[in-house]
Amino acid sequence: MSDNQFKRGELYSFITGVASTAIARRLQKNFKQHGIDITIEQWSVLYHLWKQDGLSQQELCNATFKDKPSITRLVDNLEKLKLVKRVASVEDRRINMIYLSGAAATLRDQTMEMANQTLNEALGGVSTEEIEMCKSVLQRVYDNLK
Amino acid sequence: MSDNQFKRGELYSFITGVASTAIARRLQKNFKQHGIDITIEQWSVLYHLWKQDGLSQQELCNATFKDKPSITRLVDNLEKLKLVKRVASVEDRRINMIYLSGAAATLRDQTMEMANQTLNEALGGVSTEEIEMCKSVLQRVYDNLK
DNA sequence: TTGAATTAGTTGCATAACTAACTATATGTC
DNA sequence: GACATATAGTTAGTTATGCAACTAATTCAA
Repeated sequence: MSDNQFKRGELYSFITGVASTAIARRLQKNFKQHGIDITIEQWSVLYHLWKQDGLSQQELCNATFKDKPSITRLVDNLEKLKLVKRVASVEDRRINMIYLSGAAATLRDQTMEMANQTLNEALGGVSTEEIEMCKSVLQRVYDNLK
Repeated sequence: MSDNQFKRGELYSFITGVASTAIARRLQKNFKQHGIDITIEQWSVLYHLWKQDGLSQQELCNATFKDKPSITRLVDNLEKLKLVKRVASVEDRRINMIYLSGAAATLRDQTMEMANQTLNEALGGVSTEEIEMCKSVLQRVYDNLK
């Protein structure tokens, strides 16, 4: 086997999640330090509901790029925390519409602020053009494998 | 809260693991289709042992960016699969040196080939300069949070 | 209008992650 | 030499992921 294969392999370390894991860990830590007891995965669901309340679980799957069982269980846990509520759709009873609770509303500004701070820390020394280019590359990678 | 906060938030979807998850899933699928029953996490440990056999668990933590409990269990599972063996160090008995088995050696070329193919699919339409730039950005992000 | 196919969501099982608390060995200092 | 500290690794509990098999509701077509 050629050494070239190993050089290519190094890419995995960076394209495959090292930076993203670091961001997630930092944000999770910030939440905890401020006494906010939700996981970043739960937060990512809330994030999309803050943009638009009353999404179906399937719509949450699409928005978060997670699969159906993952959303089922995240919604389970968010319901236990009384942050969201499942409401069966009237038109199509297969569908659960997910609605935010009042408690979730109060989390919004506080956690958004932390998320922005974390992103600012993460992106220190990275220009807007670099960010855009990175996004474009990662989008192409995602599309290539979709 | 400003809309700007939500715009920044969009970055999470891409910097936070969507592309890397897609690559991991694809590689895992390729393994499975070729009857190779290891997970990509297990593979990532083997990958570093192929580069240098006989690393300690702590060295594997550093190489893979995983924490100690994660490596403990990955090595547990790799040992069950008879792909590696723990050997207590003679000089410092706290340390486990991890050695590849013969079975692991035969996996090397086959899985490396699949990893390269997967990367090629993932990186279709992405230039070498873009890859380098992306790596540099993700490295900076990682260093910012370290 | 009945029966097949599709869609939305759930459940079970295995693997993996993070945190915190733990054991065992080694080191360093008084 | 003995005790404090640091280091390597393990264990336990909770959360999350992927996959496959499942239920229930809806749609489509003969």
